[in-house]
Amino acid sequence: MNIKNFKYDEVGLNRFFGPLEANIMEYLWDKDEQSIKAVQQSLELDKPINFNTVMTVMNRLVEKGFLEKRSEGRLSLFRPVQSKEEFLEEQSKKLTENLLDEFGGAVISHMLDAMKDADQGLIEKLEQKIQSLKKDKL
Amino acid sequence: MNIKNFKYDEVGLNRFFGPLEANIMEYLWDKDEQSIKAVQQSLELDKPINFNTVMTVMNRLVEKGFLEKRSEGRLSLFRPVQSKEEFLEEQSKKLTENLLDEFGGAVISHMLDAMKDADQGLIEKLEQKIQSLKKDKL
DNA sequence: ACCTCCCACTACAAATTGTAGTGGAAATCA
DNA sequence: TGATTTCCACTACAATTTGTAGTGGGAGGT
Repeated sequence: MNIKNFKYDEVGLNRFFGPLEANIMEYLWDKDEQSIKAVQQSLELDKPINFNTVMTVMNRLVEKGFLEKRSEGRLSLFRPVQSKEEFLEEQSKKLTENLLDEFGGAVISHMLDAMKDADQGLIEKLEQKIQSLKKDKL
Repeated sequence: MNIKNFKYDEVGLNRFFGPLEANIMEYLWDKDEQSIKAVQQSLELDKPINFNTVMTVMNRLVEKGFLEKRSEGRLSLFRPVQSKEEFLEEQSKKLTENLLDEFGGAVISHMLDAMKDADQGLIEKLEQKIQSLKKDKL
């Protein structure tokens, strides 16, 4: 259940997974528990994809701890161990901590630089967070 | 010259490079322009390492744009394209931007959480930075 | 002419991810 | 019941990345 890499040049789930893996996770996060067939058929709508290919990758996602597998008779059902929200929360937290550990203050500066052109709301939020932090400190 | 992955479970340069690559970059950042032989001999102090192995990896670092190669007669000299500081600055910036793009406000929260136990001064600094940002916005 | 040093070229191995064939066992159908 | 379809396990292969190293050629010294 441990992501190893954060990919600079991808977006969304593709930053954490391979493209097929990402599509599978996305689908299961949307639909919860599903059979291989259901996943394959859904992916098939986009482009042809072999049943066995989907099965292999889903089983690998089980091995890696991202999916849970359950047998219902001869049918195998798969579902995500975490919700998408939990997953993204965990990853963003780990990455933030990693970044702060590794680069400390530089990250803060970069963050503020990036925010300057961006979201006013974010700055407000940040300010409030800081206020509550300061209260906690007292 | 583009790093692809940021590795969660490594530290320092090993987050961006393979272990041998990282050792080579580290050495060249310390010693600037050097021959393969020099690099190999230095790495050899730690553990046996084949000359050709070092050469191959150094040439790959050139292909990837992290090193520059220069010929002096029959000798090849290698040196980093960026300073270590420039490199780390660029990476931490890219990562921070990526993170903010991808996760927005969640990153801020995580960052403040992580900082809570840490530096009070940092929080002050952050607050001031925010104040000046807010003024700029008006 | 020989030997040594340096490099180019080539190849292989492990890991990761996508791909898909073969075959077996279970369910369905004729 | 026998044939066919469905689903899965097992296996294998390809490309990529990174580390590893052999072979051989050319340049320079002795």
